[in-house]
Amino acid sequence: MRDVARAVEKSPMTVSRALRGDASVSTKTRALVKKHADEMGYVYDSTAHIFRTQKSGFVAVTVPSINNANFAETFRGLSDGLEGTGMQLLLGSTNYSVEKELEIVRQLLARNPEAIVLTGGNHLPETRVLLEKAQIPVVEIWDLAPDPLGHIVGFSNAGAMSAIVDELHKNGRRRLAFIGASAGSDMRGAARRDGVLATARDLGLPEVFVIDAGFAPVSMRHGALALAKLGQAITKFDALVCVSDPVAFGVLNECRRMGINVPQDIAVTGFGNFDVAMVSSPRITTVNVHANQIGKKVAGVLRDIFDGRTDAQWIDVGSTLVRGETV
Amino acid sequence: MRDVARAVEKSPMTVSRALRGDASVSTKTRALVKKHADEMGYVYDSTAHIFRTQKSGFVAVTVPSINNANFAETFRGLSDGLEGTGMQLLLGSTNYSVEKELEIVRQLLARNPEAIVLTGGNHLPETRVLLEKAQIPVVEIWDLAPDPLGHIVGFSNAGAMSAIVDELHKNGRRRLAFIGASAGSDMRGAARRDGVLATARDLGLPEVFVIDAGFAPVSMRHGALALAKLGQAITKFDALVCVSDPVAFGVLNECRRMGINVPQDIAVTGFGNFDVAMVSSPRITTVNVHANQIGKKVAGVLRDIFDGRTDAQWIDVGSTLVRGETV
DNA sequence: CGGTAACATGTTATCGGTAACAAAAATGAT
DNA sequence: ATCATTTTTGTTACCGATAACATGTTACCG
Repeated sequence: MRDVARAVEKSPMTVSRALRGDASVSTKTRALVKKHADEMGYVYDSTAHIFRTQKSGFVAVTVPSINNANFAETFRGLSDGLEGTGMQLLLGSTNYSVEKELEIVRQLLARNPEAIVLTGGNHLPETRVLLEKAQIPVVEIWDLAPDPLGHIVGFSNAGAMSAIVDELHKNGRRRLAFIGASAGSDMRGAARRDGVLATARDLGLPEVFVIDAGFAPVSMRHGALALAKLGQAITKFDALVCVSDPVAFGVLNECRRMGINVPQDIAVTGFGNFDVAMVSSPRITTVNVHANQIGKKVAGVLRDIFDGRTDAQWIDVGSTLVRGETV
Repeated sequence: MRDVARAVEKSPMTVSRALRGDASVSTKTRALVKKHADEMGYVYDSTAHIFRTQKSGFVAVTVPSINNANFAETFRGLSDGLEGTGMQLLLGSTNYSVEKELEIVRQLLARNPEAIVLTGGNHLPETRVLLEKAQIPVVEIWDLAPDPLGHIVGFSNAGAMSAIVDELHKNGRRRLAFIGASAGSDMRGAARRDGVLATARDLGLPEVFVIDAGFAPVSMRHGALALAKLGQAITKFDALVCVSDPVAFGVLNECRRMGINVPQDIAVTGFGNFDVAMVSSPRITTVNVHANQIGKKVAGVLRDIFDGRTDAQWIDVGSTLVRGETV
């Protein structure tokens, strides 16, 4: 900055003001400063800025897995929504484990973020203590946590599944199986399972059979394998409710391999409205949970907070049934 | 720190050393300092540390899109490989645009990363200047850039496509079409296209027809749409070479819709060995480019650099043909 | 044309650690 | 006891941006 100041024959203070867009700098000077700064390859040192102002400009974010189109979409929505605020996202991946989450949260907090966004509302007690101690706004997403640490932007996983089960019921399906991750490894998945079980019970359907597809993250492969393992027992069911679209897709393809027709012989449903649901043939009936919208809303909440509106927000973005050709 | 120093009647410097575990501090003093620091609720200011030492503990990473299983996989490999070094990854997404890349690189450099990893070797001149000025190690990945800025960990996109075209040729396919992103929007995709064209020429095949599936990132939907638009013209070809597995998957499903049998009527190939290639039915013939391996290798290069081995490394991780059922 | 308001720029001190160097205190060998 | 050596502690300057305050410059008024 000193060098740029020398080049334009002004003080470093003026350069600082010009680059920050302070109104008190003349248009001419600002243009000159910007031009020279550019030419000289000047790079703003935000560490110095953080140090001086004691504001890090970081928002920390945890996701269970970066390799997931929906979480990536939320991250993108958040990233886009925060553009222009000068905030930068610090991403940490928890691999669907609360222990790993604790570690990640500790690492993230060491960078003094100004807010933290957590995917999911299930945390270790130590994590909760850390977060409370940190004295920064906390936003929990992708869930409607019963005991929020701060703000909430999400949807009801159980409620979304209700819509699916309703749809199956309306189409005459009665013998349901749910395919998801092993108990304990994915809290949102568990909420979905519980939603299926409860709705089926409410509708007077027989007990839903639960199929374990392995530890989270469960993907296409897991769906296919779980079904293959089931073998001929599959004929006991007339609907396979899957914890996510990729799983449903794996299931769908395994059905094809086994010579089982979807939806004539059996219905298959997904969750999340991933690309694969729409492109697959037949298209998979699923639920859109507005992943991008969640990110956008979180950005809104954060902007409010940074503007001084710090009252706790609780936003339910809801979910929408997407009818495909598998029910 | 000053306050703690006053409390133990030592200089701030001694306190700093004591807390960092510097060996030159007597055991007695260290214990005293730690006790007082604890009691006084002293909190270490890592920003000041970064500011003074100019070491941020950050490694910056750019990817074209976070919503891409392969890049996510590389990111994970890198993340895992860097565990224990205390380094944290700062991620930026360029949306397949060199202009956006410039902006992102500027933002990332402002955080004083200790190294930067760029996906792809194509950059604006301004970006190159910035990177050179930054005086930090640069690693370019997912490509074998002809004029590297520093280190390289990648594979030959053209070479990988050669293997695909060879395989098609061996199976008697002669009339090829290539389906990829619009010119200029994806450099790695363009390299793949060129690889296809060149290899076809070398093998004496007729000119390869190039189908534009729209701007990057092209996905399942784009593949399906491109094919739908092509309509009956498709019968002119006996092989559809796709720029990626998701595109190939979209194409495959559109074929099914159109009543075209794969591979009897036409061959379809992908790129990247995504999950979808293996789970799809029929399985898609593709190329494994070892995305995770790239991340791991990059971590290795960075560890070497941080250990003082700064000589430029050039690592070709190669690629492996994966035979499916679509050729 | 003098005076004042509005605008543009400059000066100084500072955020909290720590590298580099300097010096004092303890230890040990002769 | 003396000096060399090692151990422990202290001093100074600085990383780069910016808040707060001070000063210079222009525009416009009666």
